[in-house]
Amino acid sequence: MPELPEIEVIRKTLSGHLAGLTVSGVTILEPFVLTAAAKQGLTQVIRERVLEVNRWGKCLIIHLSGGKSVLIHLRMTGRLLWSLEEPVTQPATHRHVLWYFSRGREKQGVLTYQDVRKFGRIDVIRKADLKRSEILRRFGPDVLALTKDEFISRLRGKKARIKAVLLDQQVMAGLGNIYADEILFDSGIHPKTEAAGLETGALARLFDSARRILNEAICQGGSTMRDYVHTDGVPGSFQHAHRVYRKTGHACARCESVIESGKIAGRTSSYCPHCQKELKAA
DNA sequence: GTGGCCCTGTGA
DNA sequence: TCACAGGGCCAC
Repeated sequence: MPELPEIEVIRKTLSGHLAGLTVSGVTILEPFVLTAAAKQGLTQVIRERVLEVNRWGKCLIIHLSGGKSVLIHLRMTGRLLWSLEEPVTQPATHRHVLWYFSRGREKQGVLTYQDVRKFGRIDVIRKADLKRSEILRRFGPDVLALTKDEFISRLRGKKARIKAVLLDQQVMAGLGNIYADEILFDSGIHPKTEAAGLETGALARLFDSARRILNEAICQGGSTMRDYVHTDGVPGSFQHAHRVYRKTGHACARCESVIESGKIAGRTSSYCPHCQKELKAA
């Protein structure tokens, strides 16, 4: 469900809540969402202190004082919710893991991992081995960490259609279906265009659109379609700024053509047939 | 490359 | 009842 902007918003709020706190307990209700390493290691981080909360693509990484890190990928419907008390009173469906945090002996709150579809994954690994994690091992660099030149060189010459390339986390990590469509619209590139056919100018435009849209979405708290909420339960508002995602049949905000859609790389892609021209290789 | 699969819920 | 959903992996 959540893509880079939503994960970044969660990272920021989580960082504010957890930095400096100590893990005082862990309750595992549904081991299905844990990697083999996490089944062993998740309860071994008790008494460790949170140093930092990072993000790599759509993966959250909580670094702990003992040298281990907890990695959380929410996939489609995962949620991380922070509450001051054990959340027994609220509807408690699909809760899979609970972490209890304290400062000294004083209880500070509970972090709950909730996931309707159970596609999400939680891993525990030594920080030094992070890149070997089941979750991260195939990830390329984070899209917001790339310079324009790096971004261009990673896309240049790829045979696949640009939409598929943007969704490929090995090429760069962080983009998903919503933002890939919005970024392609913003840069006027048709999702079916072969990446190799895009000239440097078009790739540079794509880079600028990506940074602008991702940063704007972060500022607006991300996009809430149905499941996503912040760690504090607040929805995002960037969905109101969507131009093509799930706008099939609507008028394009720029030219009033009818937004079309089709399957690319197994995902529904929406685009404006007039604003987004399919560029052929020269 | 595409399609199926992992899951559950929702809306047409 | 069926298609589809912010993801990603695996086999063909």
